[in-house]
Amino acid sequence: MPEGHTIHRLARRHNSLLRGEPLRASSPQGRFVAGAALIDGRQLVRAQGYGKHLLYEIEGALTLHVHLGLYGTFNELPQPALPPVGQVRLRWEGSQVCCDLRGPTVCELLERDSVRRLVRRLGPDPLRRGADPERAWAALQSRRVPIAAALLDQTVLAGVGNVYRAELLFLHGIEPTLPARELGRTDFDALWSSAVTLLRAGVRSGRIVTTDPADRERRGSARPDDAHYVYRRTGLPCRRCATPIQRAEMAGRNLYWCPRCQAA
DNA sequence: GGCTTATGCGCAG
DNA sequence: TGCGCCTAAGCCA
Repeated sequence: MPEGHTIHRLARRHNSLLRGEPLRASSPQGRFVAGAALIDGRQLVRAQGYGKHLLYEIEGALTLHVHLGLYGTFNELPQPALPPVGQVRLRWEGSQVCCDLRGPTVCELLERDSVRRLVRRLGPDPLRRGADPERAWAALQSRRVPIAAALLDQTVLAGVGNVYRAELLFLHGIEPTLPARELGRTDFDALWSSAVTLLRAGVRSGRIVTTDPADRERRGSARPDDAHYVYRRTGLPCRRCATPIQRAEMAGRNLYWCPRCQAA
């Protein structure tokens, strides 16, 4: 479930599991054999999340860059690990744990310059200390695309995905088709601040929950489908006004919104 | 067990 | 704009 919160959670996890000892690296699937050979036997200096990208600084100047895309996952196995089952792109092992990476969009080694270029291309990540919302604000000013499209653009804002975008727009009553450049400064500030809060909560819990705890309590349930206001709730009554939630495709992704709470 | 769907994104055309 | 990646969860039988 890879939006920014998943990535930062993995970075933390891998820092605590894999740092401090030489790691064995291999590519059972065969698509990362040369790369694995280059990092085999080296230590992990630090893992960090940047938007939806995972960057693993390896002892000796190389950085392992992983992007999970839609399908990518890491699995942890205790040592001694059983032989890999299925398509494991990278098996990375310490003495205690083994981490198997499957189905990533990107798994590659980068030199320092390429890492810099990658990071420069990304907008501010609300999960990173010192992230500068002014950069996101400036980027929005120059865009005519709908705000709902701009929020998924990783050069504007890094780490927000399809679930967070739908929920953020709902929480602030913003019409998804509003041109990005017409978003008011007050709404932007509120949006940024919610993004920080919700993504951080996601890192802590490992899932995306945007509904107010008081709301959930009032409905007397902690059903898993209570976690969102609009995402994947097509046709169901809005939790605030009971109007049926709408769905439409925008730039190839499903967009969900409440036509009443998010009217112009 | 099979089928559908998906939280992303680069690329061909 | 549509495809490919090729995993995993949720649903149904």
